[in-house]
Amino acid sequence: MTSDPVLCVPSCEGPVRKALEVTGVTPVVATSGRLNEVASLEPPDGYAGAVINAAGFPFTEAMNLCRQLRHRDHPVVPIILLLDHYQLDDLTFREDLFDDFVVGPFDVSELATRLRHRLRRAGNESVAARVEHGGLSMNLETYQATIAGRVMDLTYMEYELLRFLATNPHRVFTRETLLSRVWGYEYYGGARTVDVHVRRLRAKLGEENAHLIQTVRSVGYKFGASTDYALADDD
Amino acid sequence: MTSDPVLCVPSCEGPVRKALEVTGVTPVVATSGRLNEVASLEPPDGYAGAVINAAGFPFTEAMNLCRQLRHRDHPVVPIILLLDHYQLDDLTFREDLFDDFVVGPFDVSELATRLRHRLRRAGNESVAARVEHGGLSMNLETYQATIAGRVMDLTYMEYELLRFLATNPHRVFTRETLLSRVWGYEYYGGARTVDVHVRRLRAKLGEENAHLIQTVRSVGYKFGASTDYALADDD
DNA sequence: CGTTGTGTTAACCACGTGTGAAACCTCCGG
DNA sequence: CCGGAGGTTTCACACGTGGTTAACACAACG
Repeated sequence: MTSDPVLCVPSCEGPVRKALEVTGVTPVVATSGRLNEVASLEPPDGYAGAVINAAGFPFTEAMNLCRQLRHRDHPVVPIILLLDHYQLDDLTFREDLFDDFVVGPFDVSELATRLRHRLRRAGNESVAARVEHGGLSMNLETYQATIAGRVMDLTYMEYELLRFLATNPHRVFTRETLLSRVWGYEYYGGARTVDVHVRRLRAKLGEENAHLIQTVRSVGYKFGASTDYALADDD
Repeated sequence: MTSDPVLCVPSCEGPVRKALEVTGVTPVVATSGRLNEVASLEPPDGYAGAVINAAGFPFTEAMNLCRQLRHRDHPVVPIILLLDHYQLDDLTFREDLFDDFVVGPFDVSELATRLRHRLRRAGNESVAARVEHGGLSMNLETYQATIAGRVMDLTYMEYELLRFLATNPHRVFTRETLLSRVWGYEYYGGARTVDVHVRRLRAKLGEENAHLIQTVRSVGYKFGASTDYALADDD
């Protein structure tokens, strides 16, 4: 389960797109035409929320869309409206049709915060900070890692090492760099320690995914599938 | 609509007062001093909502106040925060402590709309006044918890800790985080306190449900049975 | 004054972690 | 084609950090 889709109507551009990216959800644009058309369309399966841009559009159309989304789909899916300031009064007595709203000009961080707020309140856990690469998925909040859908039972150091490698894919790190970055700057230990932890990680990744951590002979290790050019990294 | 009192902290002036007047509710000022003082005061009887001005105030104090309002008083009473823009990031992972927020400079009609929105919503579909997870059920109104149908006789701190963990399932919390979120931001005590309370909770959960609180070694604790995958190695 | 709740201290124990040595691989020179 | 050297993988074991547990101290409350 990667990031859940969020329905965007009628389009997803500018601050809205940025806010969705920051939040870590994938936008799904329903249409680029009139709001009315969306209601007749089939919304994406299992979308976690909806952002409806009513600014500059006929207000009743937006409300109709809200009603249809609420009625047809799950009433728990949060709906966020983007409004012009003059549309604020129109919301009265329609409080049940939406969950939150933002008044233009739209601020990226405010919109992102509201998105995260509503998604979390709806019991959605997909907004958690994650690291995704290959078949590997690491949830930074639950300290859980899955490889090809299978849960990996990682120890603390294994998790930290894998997280560092996976957040900097395709880059080669020397053992000394890994020791200082993962174990700590003041750490002083043998370089063999890294080898052993890499070995344990490869074992837990499984036979077919062991190659996700690649050995660069006489240099160090890197994360990521092969045929990727490596950038040496020293700091 | 109603003229129920709305708690204002630390004061009610300028746009806030105007917004409350427009909405048609009567403001009740709790204090004009530091946010900390409010927690020890007795909130007005049957207040329908709270507006907390955190702009320009220490953020932890505002969060502490939210926490106390939520825990000690009715968890369904909507809380609206007034924030400076730079405080937006601090809201992350604290989504359960408030219901809405406004970023300064404060617009009267937007604030009024949000107030009306939350007050209406609180009447109809209240915020989850009940936490259900696994065989655990916690009634936030009556302060009662049952596990697998059996009533648990929890003390105050045990209840608060279990409630916090259960409302954020699967997420790992360090002992320091738990101390600040459950015991209070100003609390300063040994980290082993958490361990002992977890132990007492596990004892009261019973042998077969003790695993609902999981230890993440050298990180902290988390609530929730290990996900439907087979993480249970050997029984 | 007993009772109950809460936090601290220390002993115990388990498991994660680091280390050394040996086996293994890979690249080059002979 | 062979052999050795430098580098890597693998294994087993010992140490120490960190979690559990129980017992105690003390405050709150009746």
